[in-house]
Amino acid sequence: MVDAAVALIVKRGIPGMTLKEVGELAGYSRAMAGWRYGTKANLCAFVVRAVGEEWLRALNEAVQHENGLDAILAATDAHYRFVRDGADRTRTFYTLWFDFTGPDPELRQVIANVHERRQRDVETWIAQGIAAGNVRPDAEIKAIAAQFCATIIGIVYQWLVNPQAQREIKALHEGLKQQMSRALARAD
Amino acid sequence: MVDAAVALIVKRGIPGMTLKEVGELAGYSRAMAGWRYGTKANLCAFVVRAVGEEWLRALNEAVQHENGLDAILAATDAHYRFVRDGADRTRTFYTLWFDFTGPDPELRQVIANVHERRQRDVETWIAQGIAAGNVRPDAEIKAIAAQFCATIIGIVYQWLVNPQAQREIKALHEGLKQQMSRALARAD
DNA sequence: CGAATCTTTCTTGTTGCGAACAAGTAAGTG
DNA sequence: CACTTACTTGTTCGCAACAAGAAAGATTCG
Repeated sequence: MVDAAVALIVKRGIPGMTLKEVGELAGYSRAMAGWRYGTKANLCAFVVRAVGEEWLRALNEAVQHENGLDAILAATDAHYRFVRDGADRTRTFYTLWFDFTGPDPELRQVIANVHERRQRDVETWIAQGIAAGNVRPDAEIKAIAAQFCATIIGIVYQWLVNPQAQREIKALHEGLKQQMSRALARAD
Repeated sequence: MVDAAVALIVKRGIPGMTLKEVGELAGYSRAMAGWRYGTKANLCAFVVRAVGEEWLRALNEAVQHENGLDAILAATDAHYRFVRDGADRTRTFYTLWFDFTGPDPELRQVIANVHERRQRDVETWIAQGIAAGNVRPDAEIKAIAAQFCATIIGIVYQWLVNPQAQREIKALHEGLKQQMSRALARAD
């Protein structure tokens, strides 16, 4: 069912993903998806959560026991791979992600949660790096973490608009790594 | 008509903006907006172009004869003011902006153009800064310009999701200025 | 100068489609 | 044999899109 939704969203966008077609593509009747998820928004939220879980697993895998700048660099690389390898699912994830900016407070909460969590992870890495002594001690933790998350979003946006430019997406991830290195490296 | 569309999109999001209500809110009949713009997508594109023009004027005003890092700092400040002062119009502009990531190639082109133009402007400023000697000569023009644009998008996204956090939006703009200073300042 | 036609601007009428819901049916389960 | 679970067909409502008209100028021609 999630696969059907992903396929349709990638192909025709969110308005082009009709509950009718999702049901039929999954081998059921026209009203199946509507019955199981209640509303279209619910189905969308479900898809976001499903792919979000995948991402969290991939992220944990990648970062493991790293901390400080190394953790951030590893996370950035993992994100690039997430975009490159799971193109359809990742694209759907972020397409919905951007769509949830609307006025529906429930959907907004879904992303607000993921977003908050992301940012806290980054803050933790930086703090650990300071404690371990491999990040400059006067780094402004919250500001730098927010900057990191904002740039990731911006990069993803570029990819959504222009999926062909894989080379550029790679370059943007590399640029972000450089930027974080500059911001966190010890002065000595 | 544009005002009516803006008001409805801010209040109820893009799906909540119906052609019927736009027409009626503007003092006409239910089918007026549909007749004048043909399709809903056309009306949206029109709104984006209208607000986009306003932004370009504000940007030119702000940057004037600056170049190099100063131009980028001035543009960042102008962008913050654009968000702060023209909240409704700016919010609608970016809401549509993010929505145009869908598969419709025509709408995609609208933003691709604005985006391209933005990035070229930034590249020009950096190149002028190098020529004038107030930017480090080995700066990677394209990479830094792309990074700048990506971060702006990311900041806007945060604002769309969480409009209350004006303080944070301000901080993100300041952080971006700092980041650009680090990337462009001469080593000496 | 004035009547007839043409054009622009907006209105009401209609169709098709999708979301959402209601009521049913056919499986399995205790 | 009741009872739940998983799914289907049937229906309603709202919106986008289009079609066909009406009203109010503007233009042309006797």
